[in-house]
Amino acid sequence: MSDSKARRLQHRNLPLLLLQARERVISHFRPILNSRGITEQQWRIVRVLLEVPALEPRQIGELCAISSPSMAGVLERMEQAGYLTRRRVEHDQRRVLVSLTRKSRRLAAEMAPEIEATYRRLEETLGAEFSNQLHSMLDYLFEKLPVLETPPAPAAAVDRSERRSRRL
Amino acid sequence: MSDSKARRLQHRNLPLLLLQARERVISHFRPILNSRGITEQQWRIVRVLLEVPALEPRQIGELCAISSPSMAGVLERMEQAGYLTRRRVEHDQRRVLVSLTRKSRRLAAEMAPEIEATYRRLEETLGAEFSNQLHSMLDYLFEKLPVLETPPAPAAAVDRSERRSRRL
DNA sequence: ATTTGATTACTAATATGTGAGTATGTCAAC
DNA sequence: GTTGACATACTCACATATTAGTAATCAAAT
Repeated sequence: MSDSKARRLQHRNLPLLLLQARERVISHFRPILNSRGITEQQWRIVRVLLEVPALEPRQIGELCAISSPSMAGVLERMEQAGYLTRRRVEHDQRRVLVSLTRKSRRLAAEMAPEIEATYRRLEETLGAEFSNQLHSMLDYLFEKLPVLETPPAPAAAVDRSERRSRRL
Repeated sequence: MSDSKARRLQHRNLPLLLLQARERVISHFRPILNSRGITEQQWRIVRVLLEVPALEPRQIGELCAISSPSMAGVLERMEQAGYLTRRRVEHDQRRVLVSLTRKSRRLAAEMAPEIEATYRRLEETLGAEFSNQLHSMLDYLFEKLPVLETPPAPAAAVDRSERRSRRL
């Protein structure tokens, strides 16, 4: 009874399967990142910022699948390392704009050949047709499946007095 | 020149795409896990241990994509919470066997209906055919693409004196 | 002008990920 | 039987993830 049909898990663990697939793929790139001392998250951010002059942290977070709390630390360390710059938006002091530096653009340019070579090897291993199909299926998934975000609780009214001020 | 064709990234960021896909999927399950106060990693471990009487940490790590250092803490907390038990293998004192408890089996049984209902909703959204194709492609990827593991450096000979002893 | 609600980036506490290295135990070669 | 390579679980330092909640700001309704 405690093992009746309704109480048993029938489906495979899809989030785990996707995680394993990602691990298989990224394991081939990790040596390239490690040799430059750059983390996976930092590289994701560099890659998206290569395409545009600047982005806000919130936008980067959506594109790179990095949550806001993580983003704070990552951006801080990347700024320390000279990989990017942050500045307040003129007309809206809440917002921040993040841009790459010459240093990080140079780094990306240096890494690009190895990265691309690895992608070519992967496509040789998996087949070009498979690669295309995989991308098609992922795009379809993004189109059909919304990100289910739990709405934040309405936040109780608290005193809001002396706290540390914001940096930047 | 610094932006020449060879130094530019042509391929889409596949590890990121897989990460985003996983995030889309798991966001639909997260509320179920949160309502029970169980983490994603803990749930992965419970799921694989449901299928067998016991597994070693190393095996769990491979199945659940959890590294050895992470595993130590996760297992420790799960044992504290009464979700599993650890015991040494008789004939090989290096190895450990991990099993679920009645408590965690009951938890899984309680969650199963909601988990399964969510999978059914996902398949409605994406289509049964897509789901099948996705699983096929992931299996193909697992078959063709090896996990590239960086071999550990040969470890220099150091003094090895007084250190903390192992627990359990 | 003040209040209210929403937005944005952030902090805090805890759990997990990653890379390097270590303690202990096993086993085969010597 | 001791040595040395190896295997297994572990520790440490640090980076990131997750959940909850806060500070500062903006905008619209009062």
